[in-house]
Parts: sequence; C-alpha cells; structure tokens
Amino acid sequence: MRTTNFLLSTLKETPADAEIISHQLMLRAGMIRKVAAGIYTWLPAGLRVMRKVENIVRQEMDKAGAQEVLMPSVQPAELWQQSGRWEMYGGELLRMKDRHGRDFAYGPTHEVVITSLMANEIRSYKQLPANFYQIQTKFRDERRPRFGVMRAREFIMKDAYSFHLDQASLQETYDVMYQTYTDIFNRLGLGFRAVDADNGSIGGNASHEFHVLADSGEDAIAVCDKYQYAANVELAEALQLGGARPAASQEMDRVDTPGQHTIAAICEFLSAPIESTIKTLLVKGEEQGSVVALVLRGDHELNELKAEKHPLVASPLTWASDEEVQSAAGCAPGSIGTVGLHLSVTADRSAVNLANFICGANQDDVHLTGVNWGRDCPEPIEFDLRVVVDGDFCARSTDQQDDSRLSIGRGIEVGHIFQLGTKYSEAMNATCLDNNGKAALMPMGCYGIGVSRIVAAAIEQNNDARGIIWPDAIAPFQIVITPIGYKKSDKVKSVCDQLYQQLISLGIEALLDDRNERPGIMFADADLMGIPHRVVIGEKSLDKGQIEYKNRRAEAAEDIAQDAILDFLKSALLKAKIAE
RNA sequence: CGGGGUGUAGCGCAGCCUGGUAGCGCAUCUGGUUUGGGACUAGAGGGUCGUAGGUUCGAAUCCUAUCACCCCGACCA
Repeated sequence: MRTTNFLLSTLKETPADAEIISHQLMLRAGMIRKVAAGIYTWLPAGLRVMRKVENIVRQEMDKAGAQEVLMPSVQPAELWQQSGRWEMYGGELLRMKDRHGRDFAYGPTHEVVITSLMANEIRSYKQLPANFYQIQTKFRDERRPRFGVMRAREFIMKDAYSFHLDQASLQETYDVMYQTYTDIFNRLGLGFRAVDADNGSIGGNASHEFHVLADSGEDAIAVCDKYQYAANVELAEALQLGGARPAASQEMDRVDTPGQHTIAAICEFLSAPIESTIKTLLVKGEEQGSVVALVLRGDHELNELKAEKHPLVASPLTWASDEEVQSAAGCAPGSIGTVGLHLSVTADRSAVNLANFICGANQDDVHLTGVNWGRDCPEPIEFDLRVVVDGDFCARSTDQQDDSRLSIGRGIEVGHIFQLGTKYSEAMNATCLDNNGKAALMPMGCYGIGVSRIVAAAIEQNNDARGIIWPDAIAPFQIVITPIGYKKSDKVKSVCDQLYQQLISLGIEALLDDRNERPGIMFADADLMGIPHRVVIGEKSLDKGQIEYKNRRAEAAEDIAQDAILDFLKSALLKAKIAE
C-alpha cells in the first residue's frame, strides 16, 4: 500500500472526549471514528488490525475442530420469549418492530438462535460433540458506553457454542477451548491471564475469563505466579493471616476514646498497630428484621459478594441503618464491638485468630483493649469475608511457608468460556437420541472473545509517548518504507519502489510513504500507527550503500548494507513470528 | 436511572458574565523557500454558534423547552 492511496487520517491533537490511551490513540491514528455513543466506524487502518485478530481467532477455532457459521444479527422475539429472556434481559436488549409490528431484537448474544437451530439439526449422539462459532456484530445497549471500542454498544465478537451428549464430553471440549484461547492470546502477542471465574455453585472448571493485563482494566484480578492461580479479586479466596491464635495474655480493659470513631483514629489514639484491632459491621440478616454482625481485622476490607453468600446475611447486602445499629448495639457506628453484643457474630478467618484485640465497647466514645474470643465474648462463626490484598497467600498453596503470594493487578476481559449445562437446551427443547434410542438433553458450552475489544486492549498494553506499538501479529502493516526525497531523487525513488515491490511479492504487508512530506511528519505518523518495522531510504545512506532499519520498540536505528536489506527484513519478520 | 458538565469551522479552544451580527491554533487548498523527527512565508476557502420557542430595535451571548455528547455513581457481562 502506498500512503497516497491510503486514508491516513492521523490527528496531532487528542480529541477531547477520549479518556483512556487506547481510545485516544485509535482516534489519533485514524483507526476509528465515532458515529454515535458507543457506535463506531472502522477506518482502513483500524479494520486491517481487526481482520488480523479475526483471522487468528478463526484459524485457531478451526484448528480446534469448531465449525464457522453466520447467524443473523436481528432475531425474532419468539426465540427470546421461548427461553424466557425477552422479559429477563432488560434494557441492554435493543428491541424493535418490523413493518408488520412484529417484535425483534438486535442480538446481544446468540444462544437462543444456535440452540433452536441445533434442536432441529442434531438428531443423533453420533453427531456429537459439535462446536459452532461465528464472528459477528453484537449490540448491547449499555447504559453508559465508554472508552471507545473498549466498552462500546456495537462490537465484534467471536462466539461459539458446543453441544454434547454428556458432561464428560462438555468438559473435554471446554478444556480444548481453554487451550485454544491460550494459543490465541499467545499468537496475538498479548500478556494475559486465564482467570478463575468459578462462583462455586456449579463447581469444577465451569467458567474462566481471559484478561489482558493492563492498568486501565476495569476488573481487579489476583494473580499467583507460583500456582498459576488467577481470580477476580471479588472471588479470590482469602486465607487466614497470622497463623494460630495466641493464648490470651492481657486483661480486658475499658478506655475512653472521645471522638475516635475510625480504625485509623483509634490506632493513632491508642498507639496500637492496626492488625490488633477489629471492626464490627452490622448488616441486615436473611431473617426478616434481623441484624447480624460481621467482624474483620482493622486493616481488612469487607468483600460484599462473599458476605452475601453467608446463609445468615441478606442478599443483596444491606447495611443496618443508624437506628438499627443504635438499638442492636446501643451505640453509633464507630463504637461497635463484640463484647456483650447479642447478635450472631461471624468473623473473617484472619479476625478469628486474633488475641488481645481492640474493639468498640458498644458505648459511644469507649473502646475495649485486650479482648479475647471465648473469654470475653462468644467464639464467632468463621467465614471468608474479606477482600484479598497484595501479598496474601495464594489459596492454592498448601504450605504457608512457601513463597506463593498473590499480587493484585488489573485486567481487561477479552474472553470468557463457560459451561452452560442444559439451561438453553431445556428451554428450546434441544435433544438428540442417545445410544439407547432415547431423547437426551444436550449440555452446552459457550465461548466468547471480544474481537474489537482486543484491538483496544492490545494498545493499552503496547504504547509509548509516540503512539501505538503493535505486536507483529496484528499490526496493520508489517513494514513502513520511509523515503527521504522520494520526489527529488530518482535513486531514492527507484530503490524504494524496488524494495516495496519485492516485499509485496513476498506477501509482506508494506506501506510505502510516497507523500511529499517532510521526514518528521512521516516518522511521526509511522510511530503513531505503530508499524513494527521501519526502513528509511535516503541519498545520504545510499551513497554509502546502506539502508537504515529501525524497530518500533528499539531506541536507535541501525545501518544495513543495501544488498542485504531484503534478507535482513525477512529474518526480522521471521524472528518476530517465532517470538509469538 | 441519579448527580455534574459540554455543545461555536474537520480537530482543540476563546468569545457568553456586561446583547451590537464571530475569532485563535492545528488541519485543508494555492504560490514561493524548504526537506533526517510534526518547517517558514504570502494568500485562500470553510461556521444554520446543537435544535425550537421566547425577551429585545438587535441574541453565540439573556430566559424556557428539547436533543446530543462527556464525566462520576448505580447497573450489567
């Protein structure tokens, strides 16, 4: 491609409404343009990247034995009504009527379409297992689209659905998809993690999210390198800290703490370490009108999702009102404690093993020190209540003496695989005959990849002050040829043209910057667009028989002998490919 | 959906408070000088001031309504 024949819509200035770096760079590099909130046009530079992503996804899905189909983006309401989702789905489902007044929806996902199709197509277990995928435009009417194509309303997704005779077969395909996703993200050249998204109720390996690691990610994830454990922070199990509970060695004592209502204030006031304090939180109980107490070490944070799973706690989690706190504890929040509290008390694992701790006295402006479970107040129910923090032990670890530690990072969810079971096959009556000739509901699996989101996620992970730095596998062009004096020097022109033709004939995607621009502009555009390899051809170096090469990631350029440049580039591309 | 904010040339913004018929930078087009990291110079084109009402002799500016977009939160996967 020659730049004179390519829509190179680069911007020097950053559009005002772009918040995160990938959105800014996609606009500046001329990859996308907004049409409406959360709805974008993909310009040539952007589409080339998206196609690269699609192709890798397609190749790996095919390799895994999945078959490509294409389902409609517009779907009749009847299918959604059959599954009960027409009512359930809510505002995210874009609904519309055709000219006859019939209801339709723009598909946010395709379970109901594929399931009703396969209910007809699959008759025998001999056709199973089967896995079908498509790469399609989806529409989810997000209340608040943001971050460009990262959280758009219309987006491109690869979704796959597998059908099975039994759970064992589903698990097998699930495992294949797990590996396929790993291969895909490796080939894309992205740093990622498979994150345990198991909510515990289904058990096993029922759900994994694949996250591209980036500071701007919307999800916090806990990662342990030693045990290959990664989980959404909200789901990550928090083990006990501090080992077994020491014996009580202090007498309980009352201290006046006027005006001290926060953990930080109490620690300061009493010169006590925060790890020796507990906080007592009152929330509404599952039983109507009841209040239950949740206890955490002073430095820990309540994980609301975990609390909701506690059988005594109302779901969704609701804080007790000030009045309820007053009547249950006899004081205002900030002075609640476990001694003499006539409520069910559940303590986090790391609060249970404390001895001689500090807590409120259930009397305003008074605290207790030297408090011990069992002696001064009843032993609490032990429960995992807290949010894991950086440096916690990994839940996979069996030995707390080892060096496994969780680190907390942020991720962008770009893939999600999960086992659906028979939820949709039941709703759509998708059965096949088993080897006894009996109809059996087909368990299903579902596997999504956010194709358009990957483009943005890749930029979040690969950029610098000058612009995008594409991984080779998804760059819009592999090589950019930047001539110095293309219009002035016949020599420069002919060397550039020749190299360009050679690269093209080798199937290498090269961009020849044949504009009559100053070098600074051409360099800036090439860097902004993130083209991984650049050759600069000018009379000065040609006179020395040299051509300059620079990798987008490299600090400086290097001189290559003119007659060796083609081999050099071929091996540079090959090296990048092997590194994938 | 709740709170906040913004709509003026392709992009970034000023002008609005204190009404007098629109301006700056970048980009674009033409000529000249330039050409190894976003040049210089001379000129040119481009705007229903989001939309609709109202107040006024006169509205980008004041008032009302409405639409769009953005941010924070809630929500969702």
